[in-house]
Amino acid sequence: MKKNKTVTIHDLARELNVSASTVSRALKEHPSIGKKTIQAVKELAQKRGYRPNRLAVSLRSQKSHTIGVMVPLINRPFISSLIHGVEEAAREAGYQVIITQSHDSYEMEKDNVQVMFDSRTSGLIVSLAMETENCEHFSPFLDNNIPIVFVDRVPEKMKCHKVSIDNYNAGFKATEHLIEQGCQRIAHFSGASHQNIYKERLRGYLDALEHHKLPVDESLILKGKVLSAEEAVNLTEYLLDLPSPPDGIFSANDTAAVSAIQYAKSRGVKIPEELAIIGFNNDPISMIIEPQLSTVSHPSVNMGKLAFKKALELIEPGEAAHIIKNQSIELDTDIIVRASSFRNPT
Amino acid sequence: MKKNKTVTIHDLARELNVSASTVSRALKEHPSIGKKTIQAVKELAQKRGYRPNRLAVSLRSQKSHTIGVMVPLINRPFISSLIHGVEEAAREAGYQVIITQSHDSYEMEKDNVQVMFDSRTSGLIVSLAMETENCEHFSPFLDNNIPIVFVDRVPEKMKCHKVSIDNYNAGFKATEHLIEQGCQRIAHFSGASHQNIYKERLRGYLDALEHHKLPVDESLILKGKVLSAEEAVNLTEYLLDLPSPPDGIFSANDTAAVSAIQYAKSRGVKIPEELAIIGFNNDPISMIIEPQLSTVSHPSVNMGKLAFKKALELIEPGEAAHIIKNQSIELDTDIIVRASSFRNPT
DNA sequence: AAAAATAACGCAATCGATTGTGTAAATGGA
DNA sequence: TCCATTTACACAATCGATTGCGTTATTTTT
Repeated sequence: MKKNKTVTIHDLARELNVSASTVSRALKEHPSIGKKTIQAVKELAQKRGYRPNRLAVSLRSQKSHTIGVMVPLINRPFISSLIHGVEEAAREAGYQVIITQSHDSYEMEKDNVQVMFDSRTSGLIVSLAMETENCEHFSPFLDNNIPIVFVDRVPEKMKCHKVSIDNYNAGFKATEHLIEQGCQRIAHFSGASHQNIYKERLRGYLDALEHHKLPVDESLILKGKVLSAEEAVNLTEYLLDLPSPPDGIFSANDTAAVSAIQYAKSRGVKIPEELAIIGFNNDPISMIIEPQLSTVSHPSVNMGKLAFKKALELIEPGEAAHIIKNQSIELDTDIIVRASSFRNPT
Repeated sequence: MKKNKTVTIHDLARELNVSASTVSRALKEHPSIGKKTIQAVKELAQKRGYRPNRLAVSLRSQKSHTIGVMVPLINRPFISSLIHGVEEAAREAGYQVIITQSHDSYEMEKDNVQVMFDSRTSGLIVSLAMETENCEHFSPFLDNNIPIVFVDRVPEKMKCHKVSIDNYNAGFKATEHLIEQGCQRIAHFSGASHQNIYKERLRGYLDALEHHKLPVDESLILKGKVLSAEEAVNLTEYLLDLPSPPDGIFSANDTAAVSAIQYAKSRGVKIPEELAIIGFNNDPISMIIEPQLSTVSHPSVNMGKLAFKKALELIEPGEAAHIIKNQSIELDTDIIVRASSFRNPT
């Protein structure tokens, strides 16, 4: 009559007529346990398929060895790559990854914080919901000194640990690239203006124009709500219908950029000759669209790994303390020039 | 001097001069606790930001309320959508989602089973690694009667709970579609032959040919190792160089199909007139390629939800027992006809 | 041979929450 | 007024693993 229960240390102890503490010590070869006992315990453990209950270990040791990941939506190319990176780094360190989605909703993000806290995750890796404008809802973690590492969509003002890309520089470089290709009137697709990443890309865009002595035309700066393909069609239509339409577009994501290409092509606009376009993220679709989309590439998997490593360093401060010396890590981006913007102006 | 420790039920008890059990009962409004006590406990709990420790609850109740998800790679469109579905359903049910990747490696999948078991997940949702050919490594779960639900890449022979699509039918329909468009020599890109999904799609393909009295040409059935874009270039090159090249391709994934379109176009082959192509998965890239790729659409998010619901029903058998009545759930697919295969043969 | 040292292990507390059982005080009825 | 309920709570065990401390034997030392 096997009970339908997993084997515990007590089961082994009973079977060997020793105490549970002896079994526990034997399994980790504690010096005060006799060799034959160790041998016997290990053999039986193997035989019975004993595996330590992580819940019990966590409770006792006060360490859950679990990292929480909160993202807007899992199934976006950039996000899933990020998680991929987190998971790899976490596995190497023996940590479990728990995931929740905010669906870009502030309320849901708030709920998720509770859920994560309830699970006593050792740390939290967060990419903010689009709606989120402050970080008070993270207080359970902040008050209890549980490390939070923000990634990509990071809080603007708050003093905290961040891993992101240099959005300003990326925006500058992308815009400058279009200028170098001969663009004179460059439009910009931006996102929610309270989100740092869009603000910074916009700032880079503006500075690039200024640096190259091009005038800023406010009517060319368009803010999408979520920068979807549908929105991009409308925005592009608006632009092309302007008395003097732009000759370049810098879009804050690839989805919108690709959509813009498709719509512009349908209107017979030649790309990149009449309209040069560059996107952001280096999504798979950027290589499929015709002409292929120039874009800014994220080191997304690496960002995930770095975020975890940073969190780990905060959880278990060790020799690699230099990693966290700077609160913020800003990674470089690469401009990937493809046909959608390359005019070969030599 | 606040200790850097999270508030427990005992802290509240001490502060209110009651026992921990009273606090525990008060928090859930147990009838044997006085109203003022309940009131006082709740207020203090709120004030101190008390939250039950899920680890302790799980250990005590022997229910982790955690579901494990094991997939080959998170950052693939289909997989991340699947996880998205699991996460949504899990959140509604108050379950946590723990994720691991097998990287399509059998060994890593084996390790992950241990890790998941150690965490005492209430159940497991698995999409098999490409390498995996048997399921003995799931014994920790099977032996302890912890539910496993396989999804998409499911074991072929094993008696187990599965959620998948009707791959045979999908293969049949996709092939038949090409036939209806006038194709006479249809090639097929398949995957690892021990993987059920590819075997079934192939079977559907073969039956469709037979049903329409078309000859089977073994040289047109090509098995990719991972069906990558690179592989597809080679396969397509081979096909186009045949003495009598095919006039249609049914690819078991979109990645290869899109790559085939790109290569064929580069060779000046007209699509769909000279070569009609249909893919599988309805990845985002399928809508971006030109001509747009016909494909077979998965209800991927829904598959994730169903997989979780099935797991939940196995974990907590309830009124919805009909869901698990059948070991296997096979979902229907839709043929999405786009320009890459539409010849309008009327 | 007696005392000291060592080896090998058991006991019990702990982590945080839950729950069956016990018990004191308060209330009720006769 | 005395017994019987009811109310409102405390005690202690439990979940599984860990660990400081104590306790036997056995061996070594003097």
